[in-house]
Amino acid sequence: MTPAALLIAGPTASGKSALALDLARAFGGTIINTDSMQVYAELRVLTAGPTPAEEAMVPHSLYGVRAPAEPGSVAWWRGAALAAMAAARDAGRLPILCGGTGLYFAALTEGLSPIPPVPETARTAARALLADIGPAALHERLAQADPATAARLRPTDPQRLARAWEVLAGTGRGLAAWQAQPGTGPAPWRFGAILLDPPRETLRAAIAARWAGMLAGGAMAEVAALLDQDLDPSLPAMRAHGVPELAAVAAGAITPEEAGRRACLAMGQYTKRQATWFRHHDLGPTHRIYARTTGLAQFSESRQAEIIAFVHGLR
RNA sequence: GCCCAGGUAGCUCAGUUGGUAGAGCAUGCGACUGAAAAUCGCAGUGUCGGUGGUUCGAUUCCACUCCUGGGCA
Repeated sequence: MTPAALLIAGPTASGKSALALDLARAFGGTIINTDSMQVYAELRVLTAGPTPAEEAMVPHSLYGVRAPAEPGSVAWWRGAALAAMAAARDAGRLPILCGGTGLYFAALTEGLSPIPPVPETARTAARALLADIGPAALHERLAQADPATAARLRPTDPQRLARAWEVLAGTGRGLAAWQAQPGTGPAPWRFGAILLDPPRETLRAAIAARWAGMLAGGAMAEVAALLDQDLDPSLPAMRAHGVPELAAVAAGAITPEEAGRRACLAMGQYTKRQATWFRHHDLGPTHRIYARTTGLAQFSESRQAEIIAFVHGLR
């Protein structure tokens, strides 16, 4: 019988981790990170990753496993997550995938195209070309070399244009051609999801409160340590919410208050994109909770029973 | 008290040689296939500070008035 896994999805600061912790304890689960930023160890505080105490309480996987200098990717994450899920199952534990990165969930529930890894040289070349000629000109070149892919991309979308170019240059085939191929398909698991979708205003308030906690919890030192590594500022880890802002404080460019204002604004905007993603993607049978959560205990007995029953139904 | 500069979208401001207005940001909605906490698309909103005058018509010109900032006293 196909094994089951629980997905806990929702925007940042909606309370996913607290709920995952409670459910992992109730069901004997392993929490598997489904957040593209919590994979970086150096970012524990700023990405609201699990504390050492929480990690001691329940098995956690894929948190803090990459160096900022070596960015992850959906494909890497998918492979690592599948391995972690298999390990959890073999240990008789329920895999609980918890995070806010919609693309990562989709890699599991929908699959990925069979695009081979693109050589690092092609990737840096594509980015250099983009920086050199700009997105509009890159789109024109792509339209010559790979019209099918170019037709699906806007000349204003630098990130996707660079990706399209590196795939073409690095594999000899265009992205559209690859994506027309049968891909991995959905992972051979039965998925069910708990989706947190609190009102935006609630999330903004939680984000502001959490920001204060992050500062008190050493966010500034975390950024200082990152800056010491002298990394390329375009690296994903260097662009995590709060990092550029606190780096600007360290450089004396803005005040801590201004940094907080900007970081919280960016995180609030991010919650919108997450909510949009999750509203329009199917994660399997889904139990929706339209409130921010601090754990199971906040719910009434009957609501708790509902949630427990939902998870039981998956197994 | 006097002089100057301003009061236009949630914010910062542009503009209308008189025909009731527009950018950026914010906000809302959406897209999303290997760096996704990324990247991109679409949309709305206004007693144009108040009152009166001139005018076919005033947010625009005039008078008075209120408010804000700066300077002088």
